[in-house]
Amino acid sequence: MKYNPHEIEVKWQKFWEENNYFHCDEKSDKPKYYCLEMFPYPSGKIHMGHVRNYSIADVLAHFKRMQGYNVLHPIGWDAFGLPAENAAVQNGTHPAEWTYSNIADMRRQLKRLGFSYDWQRELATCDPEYYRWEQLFLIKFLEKGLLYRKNAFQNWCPNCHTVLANEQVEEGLCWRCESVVEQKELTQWFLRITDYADELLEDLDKLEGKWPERVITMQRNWIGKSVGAEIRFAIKDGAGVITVFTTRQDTIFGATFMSLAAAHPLLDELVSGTENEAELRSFITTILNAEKRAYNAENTEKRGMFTGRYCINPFTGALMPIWIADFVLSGYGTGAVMGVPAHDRRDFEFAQKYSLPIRVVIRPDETGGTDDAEAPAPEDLSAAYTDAGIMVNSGDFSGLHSEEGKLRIVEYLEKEGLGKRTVNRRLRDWNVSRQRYWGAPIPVVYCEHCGMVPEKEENLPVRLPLDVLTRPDGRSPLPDDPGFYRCACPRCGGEAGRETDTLDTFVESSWYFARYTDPRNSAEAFDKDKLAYWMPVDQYIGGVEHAILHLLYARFFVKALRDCGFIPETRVPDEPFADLLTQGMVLKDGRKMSKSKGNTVDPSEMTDKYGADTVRLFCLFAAPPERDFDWTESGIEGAFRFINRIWRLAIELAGKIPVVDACSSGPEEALLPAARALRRKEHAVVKKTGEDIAVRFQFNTAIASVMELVNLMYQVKDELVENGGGKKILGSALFTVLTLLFPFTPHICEELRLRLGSPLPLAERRRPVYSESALSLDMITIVVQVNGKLRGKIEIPAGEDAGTVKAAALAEAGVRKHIGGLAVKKVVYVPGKLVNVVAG
RNA sequence: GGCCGGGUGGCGAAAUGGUAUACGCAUCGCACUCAAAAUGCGACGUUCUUACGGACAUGAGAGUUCGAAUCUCUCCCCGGCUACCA
Repeated sequence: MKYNPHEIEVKWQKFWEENNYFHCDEKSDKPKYYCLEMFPYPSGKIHMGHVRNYSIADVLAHFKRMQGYNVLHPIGWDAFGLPAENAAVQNGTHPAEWTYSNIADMRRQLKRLGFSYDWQRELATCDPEYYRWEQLFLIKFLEKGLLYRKNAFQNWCPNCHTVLANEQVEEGLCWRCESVVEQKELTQWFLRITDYADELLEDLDKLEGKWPERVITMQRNWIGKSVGAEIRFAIKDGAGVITVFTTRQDTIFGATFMSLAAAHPLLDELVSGTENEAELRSFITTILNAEKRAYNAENTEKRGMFTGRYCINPFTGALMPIWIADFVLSGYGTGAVMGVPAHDRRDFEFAQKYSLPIRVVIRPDETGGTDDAEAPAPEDLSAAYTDAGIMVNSGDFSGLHSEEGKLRIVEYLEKEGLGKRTVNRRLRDWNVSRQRYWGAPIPVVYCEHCGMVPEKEENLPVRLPLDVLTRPDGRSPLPDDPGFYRCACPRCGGEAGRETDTLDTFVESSWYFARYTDPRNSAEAFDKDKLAYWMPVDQYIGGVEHAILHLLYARFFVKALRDCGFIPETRVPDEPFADLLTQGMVLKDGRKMSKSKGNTVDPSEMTDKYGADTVRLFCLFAAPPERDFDWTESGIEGAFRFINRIWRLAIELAGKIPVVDACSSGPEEALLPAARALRRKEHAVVKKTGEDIAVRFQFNTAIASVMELVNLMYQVKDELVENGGGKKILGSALFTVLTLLFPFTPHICEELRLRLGSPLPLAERRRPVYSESALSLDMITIVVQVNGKLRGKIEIPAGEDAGTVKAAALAEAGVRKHIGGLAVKKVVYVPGKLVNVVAG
């Protein structure tokens, strides 16, 4: 009887599906467990990264079921997005057709891998029954001011013909097509994520220890909170005031010039009427149109131009020339920076290039003394001194440490009305407008009489028309489709036009986990009781590439839905993902698998060759889940060999061993030494796999320990199968192997369970429970060291007292030899483990 | 430049203060076979030694400790994220 994975895998997949094993609902007295993987984009093919991700999740889902949990393990499709439009243009299909046909293909592939999803909850975000609720959320957001429209310079990808969120610009390039992103002035829809910056930051503390540290850090850095001051500088010969943001108000006495971003609102007024106005305006245009590229602080030449105007340093009274500088960002702070060349790297560079005055106002702490004369002369400075230190040349503030000085300066600013303490964040509002077709329509219309009006709730969903053709140039067909945009004003009934921008697909993925709790509800987005029952997601699993994009948006969305009354605040936690596991990549030949490099491995081909169980097992055995691992043909061969080894063992023992439960044999059967050893190993492996999976997600070591058990069974089977008690222990151990491996390789385990004559499906079983007494030993081995080096081993009865053990250790032959003529100074005994003899 | 990981056999990796290299891969040997494959069993860090046995090994160097891959410090290398954020 040869192992035939294909036959048995199809058989058991059908069995589980027909008997509805993995369907769940909230009417259960078991504790709930929500296990979720980041849902796939339906590109058409499952890749190894998916297989790894879903195998990890599936082990946890099965494991928790076997621990007695009511497990929700859903799957769906992140179905809107650009690739569908590109493919539609290339292949002459419609994005919807392409998407749904891919979903069908990928569904088949996932089913073939035997993942234990509740398929009755499957959803696709391009379904109007899904996005209609999102449109409802947006109408509410609009009402609450969380959704708004503004005109601003935006990241524009010329290749994708759409704007991009800041999170979607990577080193100045489009995250999708890697085109250079331009800055374009447009009116766009934004979600006010910045209102939640503090909560998003503070709640990261709740995730400490549950989420990977680096993801938490990345989110903290992205939100980028910095505490400092706003300082107002009066413009000379003008009415205006320039406000700057700084975290280094202690260096204010060193501010010798002012630098403004090219997009600064006061700039227009400042340059008009100046001598070289034309030149200035052309310089401003140049900077505004400059590519938003990756800057390197070390080697990027800064550019600037003097406006001819001055402002006044409120502390020194000095005149500060106002410059336009390309390194000042318009979107951060106030778009104006006070130039302190002595204590800021960029200001120093800028001052050197344009010969601006340098004034030293901080000296290193350790030089001692309180005199201003201790400060280095500006001409001696080869670089900016950017650390904290002692304030010098700073009037009444001289002698203060930077930290103290910052507080005192703020007090002074507030007292004199020159500024205030303030907090700044890097995070900006989330631009959700996309000038693309294949996305959810934004439910807003523009009426000549009423202006911008939200669509009525009863008119939802605003359906994306499916009878339009995508344009080869990539532009959205919606603005040219009167059937879509012409509509009646929801307020006055007059003629109106719909918004033709669609939503960023990250909006859909920001709440799909909530919809899974009640995916067929046609009256509301989700029933509050069902939501409250299942949320939060107990374990979320996915790639680290979503550390800031999706994982930040989803956190924000849950909080926003809470504040709009969709999520019951008291019953659903503010954080949607209680625990996060970020799995590593699957590499081939040390590099990321990619079509362009031609180093992909197709999961379907591997399943054809070895079967789903082997593919799953290898993905989990090759490395711990967080680490990258290299796909090797010999590695998967090894996994296949192990599965065959279990198959042969079970087939050989079928009929020769009794049908018993896992971990069912007692000490009365363990009379032979080999039987005792096997029983002990069996229980030890149950213990270890439980800890490895639940506590540390170490699937590789869990599998390794089951391999050890199988190896031991091979060693002792011929002896034990001849013996009554031995038979029972062999049977118990074999069912333990099958039960423990069921979450990893469910098909073969279920098949062998049946062939061994055991009627209850593994899918209905609990994990075996080990007994402490089975783990105990009569005689234990104690390692003996002399001066920390292994010199011998002694066998002693368990529980022997320290004095006896030490004496036995000192008497051991190898130990005596190494002590030789040396005096024994000390003997350390670690109970049950080792003795270290210190001699010298 | 900043932050976060990581560096252990020929390879993927175990070991989180107590026997370094579990488990698997590769390689070699033995059995089975006419033979090969498959399978089963065994060997497998480096080095010295006929052997018994010893010495040396977790990126480098120091420290703490009876004892360090593990903790501390300094340095080197690799990877990731982020970046003119005031």
